[in-house]
Amino acid sequence: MKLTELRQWVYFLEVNLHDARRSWTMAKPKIKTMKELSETIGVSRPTLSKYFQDPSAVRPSTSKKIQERLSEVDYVYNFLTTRQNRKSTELIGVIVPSYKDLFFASLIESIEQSAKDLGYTIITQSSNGDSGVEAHAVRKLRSMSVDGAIVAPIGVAADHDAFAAASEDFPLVFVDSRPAKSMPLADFVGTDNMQSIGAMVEYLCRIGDPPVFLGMPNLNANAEEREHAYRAKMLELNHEAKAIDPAVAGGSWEFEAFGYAVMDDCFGRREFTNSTILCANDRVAIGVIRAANKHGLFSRGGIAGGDLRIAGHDDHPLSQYMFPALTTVAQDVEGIADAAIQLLAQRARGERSTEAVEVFLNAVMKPRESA
Amino acid sequence: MKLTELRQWVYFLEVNLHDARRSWTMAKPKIKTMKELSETIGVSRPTLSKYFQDPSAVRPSTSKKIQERLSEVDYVYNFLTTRQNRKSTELIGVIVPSYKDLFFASLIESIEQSAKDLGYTIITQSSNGDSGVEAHAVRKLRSMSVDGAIVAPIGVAADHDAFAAASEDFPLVFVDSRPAKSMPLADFVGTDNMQSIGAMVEYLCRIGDPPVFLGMPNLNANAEEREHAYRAKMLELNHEAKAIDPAVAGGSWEFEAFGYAVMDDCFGRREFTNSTILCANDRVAIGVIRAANKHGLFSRGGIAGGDLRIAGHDDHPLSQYMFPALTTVAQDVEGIADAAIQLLAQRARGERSTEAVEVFLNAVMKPRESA
DNA sequence: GTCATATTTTTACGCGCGTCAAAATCATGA
DNA sequence: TCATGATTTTGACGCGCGTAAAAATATGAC
Repeated sequence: MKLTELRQWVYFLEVNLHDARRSWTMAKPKIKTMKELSETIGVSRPTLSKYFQDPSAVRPSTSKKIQERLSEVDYVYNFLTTRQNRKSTELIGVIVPSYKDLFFASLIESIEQSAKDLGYTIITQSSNGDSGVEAHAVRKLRSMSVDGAIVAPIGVAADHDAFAAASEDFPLVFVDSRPAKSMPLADFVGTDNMQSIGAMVEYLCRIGDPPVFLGMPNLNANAEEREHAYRAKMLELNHEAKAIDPAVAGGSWEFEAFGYAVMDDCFGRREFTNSTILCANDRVAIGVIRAANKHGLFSRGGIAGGDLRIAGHDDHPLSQYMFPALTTVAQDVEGIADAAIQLLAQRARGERSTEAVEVFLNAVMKPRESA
Repeated sequence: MKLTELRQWVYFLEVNLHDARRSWTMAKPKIKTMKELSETIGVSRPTLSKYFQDPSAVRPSTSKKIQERLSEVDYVYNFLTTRQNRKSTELIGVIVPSYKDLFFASLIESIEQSAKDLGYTIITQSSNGDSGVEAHAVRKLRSMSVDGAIVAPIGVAADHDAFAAASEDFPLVFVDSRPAKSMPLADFVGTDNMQSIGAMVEYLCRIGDPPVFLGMPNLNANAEEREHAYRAKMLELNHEAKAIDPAVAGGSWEFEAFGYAVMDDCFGRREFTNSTILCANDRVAIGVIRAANKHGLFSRGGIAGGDLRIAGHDDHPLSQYMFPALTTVAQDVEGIADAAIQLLAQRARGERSTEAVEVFLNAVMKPRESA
């Protein structure tokens, strides 16, 4: 009789005794370490170690045996120690400017999904729109030895050094907007603003008056890029571009409040009351719709029967519940998430060690009621 | 000359050489292990270890010296290994049913804030409204040796065993809603539905007709609790309670779609078109408002000038941007987050090892336009 | 039953850091 | 300047698991 078999027998007796003593509790016997587990199920610790990393790496009969015994006990491997010595932690960090933005929430959800498919665990952090917090989050990811990070950067005064240092430790891919200062080694995945804004401008011009543009607070690269895309398309279509000059300061991420404040002011002065307003994103547009409603600009049946039209960008999950339902362009959130994870996985596999790639995805028009 | 001093001198020379060689790069010299760091800044590794856990645990002059040298190099401690042997990982797990719900997003943000103040790091996971995923998330938290977990449980078919097993490993506090099967050792923090719904019902009755109730899909305990609270208050006020019977199945977390579908159907049959409708939460109410707008029920100036009134619960960040702005009760999200963290910290300090506590916070009325 | 090959078991070391005890050094006040 | 208590340094062990190498064993085709 082998030693492990003997141990197994001892375990069998012990468990029976244990069960006999506390048969009124349903709890499975709790096992804390892999060594203990190996004695329990009668297989060596190195074999167990292999099994946990890849069940197919051991003989099928062994795998089956482990699996069966495992279901009878309460053992969870120690994440911290297992990751300590592996070459890979299978951890991916995600940093977004805010959780309270359904666009980012959707993005996180998609990333988590794509990551799970490849066996990665996600560590999410919010930078709270603050470059200091963002830098701190990056450091934390470094300390956790993540295999890579996906970050939706804040644009202003970002801590470039923090990113540079991080990108020496693991691959970095930016999503949604590019960092102010470009990073030679970091990939990017996002929506092609020229395409998305272009499609929207074209649509708006085709259906009605050429739009004026209401930007978003200048907090990341999208702010400028989208305005630029608007101007380019207007030029192409031979229309005069016009951006609304925000009379209020827009330094925060509270986009709805921004849109509302700016347009409440304009509408109050009876400006732009029958314009077509293209907003840099849906959250701004939601604020604008609220302002328009407040000023009774949609009174004719609610739908954009009047002259005022409002359009957004992103296809925020609630934009279809606005009244009027917001016409917008939907970013390919799942596509962005998936591409980001794939790029990270590529780097992890050692492909592409130097060249950075930029992936631009198309957005699709969501014509609804507001324009 | 002490050994550490000698090493420090060697380091000094090396750094100078290093800098001289690559002075065109700004990067600080990168240091990977604490041992290397200790040689670099001329202090022993145990002292460094103490410093990182509590800078005040070493002599001020030493602390200052370490701090200064630290700023000249690029060192991030290894999170995984530091946590391996400490009694505490200072990690707190958070599980919510969905990221794409601004109530939970707000909750996470507040929790992160409160946690950061106490030096905790948050690991967030979404259960995606699925009990299997929820159980898996709980297991993951166990594997990561978190110091505690805050979970907003899904109610249906929750994996009670997973929670029971987890609660033997670390303290557990439920927020938002209590799990279907009560847990003897788990604390709870949430809004007092009797108070919040009570206040709303009273308000509605005082201002106009007594409300009918539109529930939320029965996905967690709040669904039943809020309806119960509604009925109790109506009874108290001597009004007949009436819950709208949803003609559509409501098994998903897409509350807006649910509210919209149910009421679009009703309004289409001209039912409840001039009722006061109290919704179990704001997301449902947002769907209802949309349906009402679609059917032109707010046509008189937009504001609830007609007879139809709609009220919600939670004070969802966007409810004030609805049209009409949604009358609701605001949950004390920060209070909930803070209480949850405090309870966890108490347990971590060893206070209260047996008795579970339940904390109920009050909500405050947010009368707006819709009712 | 035999032999070559595939797996598993033993044994032992390493990871980066926490922690402890003994020795060395430092700071402070009389 | 010396004694004394406070800190730091040295040296060593442990954490739970990854991993490598050699020995032992199992498998499967013949």
